[in-house]
Amino acid sequence: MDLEARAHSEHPDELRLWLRMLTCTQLIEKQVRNGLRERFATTLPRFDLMSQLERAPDGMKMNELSRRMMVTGGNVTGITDQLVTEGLVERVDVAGDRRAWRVRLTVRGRKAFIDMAEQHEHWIVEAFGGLNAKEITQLHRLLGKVKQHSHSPLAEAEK
Amino acid sequence: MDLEARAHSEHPDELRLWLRMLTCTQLIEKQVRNGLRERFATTLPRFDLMSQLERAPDGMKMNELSRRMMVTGGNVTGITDQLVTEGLVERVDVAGDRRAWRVRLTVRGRKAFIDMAEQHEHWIVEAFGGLNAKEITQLHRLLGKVKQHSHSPLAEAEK
DNA sequence: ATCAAAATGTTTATGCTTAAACTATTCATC
DNA sequence: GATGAATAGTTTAAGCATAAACATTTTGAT
Repeated sequence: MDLEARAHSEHPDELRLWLRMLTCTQLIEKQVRNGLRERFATTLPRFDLMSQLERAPDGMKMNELSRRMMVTGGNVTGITDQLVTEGLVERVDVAGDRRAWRVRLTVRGRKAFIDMAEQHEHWIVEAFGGLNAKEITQLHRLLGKVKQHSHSPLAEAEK
Repeated sequence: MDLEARAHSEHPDELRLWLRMLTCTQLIEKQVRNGLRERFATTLPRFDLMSQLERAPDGMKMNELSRRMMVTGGNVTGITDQLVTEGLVERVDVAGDRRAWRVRLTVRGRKAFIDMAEQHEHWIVEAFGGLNAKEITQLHRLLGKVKQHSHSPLAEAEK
């Protein structure tokens, strides 16, 4: 009994697909959230933000974090504030632009992230354990088409 | 620039797949949320709850709503409260169990839902417009395996 | 019949997320 | 160099979501 229960025979295949996709995403996400809470006493948004910073040793502007995380700027402000309080990230001045910050991992933050990322990777690999390598590639490819279509501007012309 | 930017070559294929899946889900979900807000001045959780009730003319217990919507009971209480205030659903006594309610759509609620559902279906069909019928079936099948694996209890044995 | 355990739903405290309004700074064009 | 528009980030108000604690009712074992 889950989201899919709401689809029935009269509905188009696309709707059935969407509900299944949502169900899968939520199932996996819940597992990850629980894991992060139980083992690391943290949350998914915090992990996501740190994850974005991992490969940016010089840090990243709030702006860019917002775009990459696909959330609003105000949201990034809040999560960053908390991580700063916890000493896991820091705000650094940007030379030549007094409006902007760069946010970057502290040494402690980087260490903490590496621990979490290893476990996170494990959870994700396990989540897709029902698929073989070929199926994973196939799924990746199909979702690539979905993503590409969703980004194309002509979708806006619809009514 | 989105969630996928965080994956790089050293990461396992599963992680790349997961980030792409999240990206797709979020893109589509955002479109639906915006549509519901702009055209119907409502939200996705409210729509989801009403959607669950559509095929249950006698209503559904909070309990069951919670399971099907994959959210906690407290959450269902809050959303139901709002929909009751708006006159779109109603709480009905359950004969023989004074703890429980049945929640069901009002006449007005059912009408409102039908309007929204038609538009919603359109958005979803459009979202998967980049795939042909065969690809939709394929994607549905692959996600079915993911879902099944996620539900299997042996996944818990992992460390 | 009694009483512990389970089930149903709500409340509370906390955190995430958004849209919109806001402040401060930079840019571009004149 | 002034000034209007754009950009960077924050704040605010509202809604969503959760886990945990709670109150009430039902169930089941004795």
